Amino acid sequence: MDDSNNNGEEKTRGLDFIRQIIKEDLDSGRVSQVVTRFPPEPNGYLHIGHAKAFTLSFSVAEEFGGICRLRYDDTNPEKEDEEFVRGIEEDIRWMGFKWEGEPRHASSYFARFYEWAVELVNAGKAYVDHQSPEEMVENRGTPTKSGLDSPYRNRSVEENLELLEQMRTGVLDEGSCVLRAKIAMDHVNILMRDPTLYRIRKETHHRTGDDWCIYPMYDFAHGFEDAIEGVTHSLCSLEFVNHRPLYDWFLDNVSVPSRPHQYEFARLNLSHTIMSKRYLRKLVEDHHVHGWDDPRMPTLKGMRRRGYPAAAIRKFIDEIGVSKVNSLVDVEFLNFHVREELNRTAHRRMAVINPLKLTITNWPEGKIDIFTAENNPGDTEAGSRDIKFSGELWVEKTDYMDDAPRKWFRMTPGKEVRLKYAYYVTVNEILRDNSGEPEELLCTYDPETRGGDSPDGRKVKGTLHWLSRHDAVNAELRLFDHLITLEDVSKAEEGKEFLDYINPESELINTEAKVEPALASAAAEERFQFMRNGYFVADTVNHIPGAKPVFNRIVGLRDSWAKIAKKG
RNA sequence: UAGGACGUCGGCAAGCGGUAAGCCACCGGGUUUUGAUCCCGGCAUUCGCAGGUUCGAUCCCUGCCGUCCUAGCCA
Repeated sequence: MDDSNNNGEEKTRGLDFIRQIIKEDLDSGRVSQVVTRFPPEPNGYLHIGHAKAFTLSFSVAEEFGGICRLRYDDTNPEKEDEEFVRGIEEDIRWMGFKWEGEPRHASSYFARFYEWAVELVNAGKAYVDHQSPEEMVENRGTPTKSGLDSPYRNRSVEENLELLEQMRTGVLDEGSCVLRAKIAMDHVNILMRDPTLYRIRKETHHRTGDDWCIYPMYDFAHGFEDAIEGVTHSLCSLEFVNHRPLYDWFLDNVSVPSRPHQYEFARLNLSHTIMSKRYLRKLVEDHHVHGWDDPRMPTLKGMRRRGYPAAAIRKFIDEIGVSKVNSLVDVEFLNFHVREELNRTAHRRMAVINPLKLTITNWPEGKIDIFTAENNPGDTEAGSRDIKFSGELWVEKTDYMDDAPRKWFRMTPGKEVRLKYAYYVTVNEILRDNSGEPEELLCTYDPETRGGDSPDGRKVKGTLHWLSRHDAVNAELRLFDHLITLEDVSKAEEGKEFLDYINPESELINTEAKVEPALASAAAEERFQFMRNGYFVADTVNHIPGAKPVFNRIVGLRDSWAKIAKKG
């Protein structure tokens, strides 16, 4: 058989290890239907690292005919807020996923967790400990030194039951004691040295109110949550590998309705940014950025406002794959997918970021010419629009040089260039301000080149974008760069933290830009390619259609001239 | 001088005992009224290192080295 023909017998990437496990479980009949879950804690907004996680759980369920639920891991009343719940759901939907049924809440299982705690106490596998937090730390030992048994470790079942009841009903004070599992204080895995199951918190929970004075710890609760929901494959990140023995211990020592299993994969790290909720919160609270949806933030809210299409983020996540290797992905790989998506879908427009006057000296007084411009040269379906041309134009300041290098295709005295869709023009004279900076270029045009082609076959290398001064409109453009100058934030120098690497020029506001008149009425979140300048999106907050155009630069175009120029 | 996870091209990542996929980046060349897009070509005699088993090892075994995780009443 010849599989080298053009019938598309391409080699494809094998299944990642998670999908391999699931496939085996399905094939062997160990599970009949895949059930996954995405379990965010509602204490912040989702970032692209979370997106990798939920994309995995949702996709895997979809691919194998299973279901994926959304479950809030709201076991700690002091940090959680209903405010974030809406945001989380909106972000998941924006990414194109739908969870099965209503969102679940760990807090609605509190009663069952309690029963299981009682079950452990009855079995002599849990006890109430009155040691202070400091004593507990002291007696936990270290990685190389085993811990010491708590003096309260061998209380009677009856006493433990009574104390636990007092914890629950609020008789006992916050911090006075905790419920711990009785596993082994000399376990090599520190997490197994009698982990805490419940702590007393006399705080109002955003969903259960004041029903509870005790709240379960993550390790105690998480496996139970999965078991209650019939989760088959509980996916989480690598830092939970050490927790898996706990996950298993709780499920194996209590009568649970199903037996889920935990699998860990490497979380996403992106260059030039941070992916820790705590640090992102700091950026917001200390006003290093304007909010959770600041276009420089790696949050989904930020990326959305920045103009990143959800489809591009999905494609990116798909291509970085899933493995157990701690890695750092270059943000440029994300940007590549953003450009790829936008090149396909974004309509082209002209915009001048740094305007410079260009006046055609031989242009007929007051004449207006009209050209048809295609919306997307790669997509005829995208249609076209009319643009007006006159003898008084705006061009890009950076497209002119007094003394041009050899490979310069753009404007310099005496060099003929093409104005896209319009005419060939040649710079003859430069009017300057007091400091000698060009203020206006005086040019002549060749009427024979209307449409941008010369009948005599004369070629020009440079094609520039332009705007007619009579109908161009002012716009505010926001140009972004990496928030963090350091490629790998985990490699900060001694004594420095990520805040020391914040890029002071990560946001440049340009208020002198000019854009095509039609852009003034662009809808919020509408994306365009400003030819030769990059992809831009109408800002969702500050862009006012018909009144105040404000665009965010999503990402620049590939710029091979910049590379040539740098090499000299 | 603890336990665990992981080490394949500059960045991701396939490979699962039969002789190193793909993507990005990078380097050449072609097309182009965006120095964009698009197209073509190049880019690991080698899989952290050293031994061993085997006709044959990136895949198995042993030892070493390196990176990351773990001592919250956070998740």
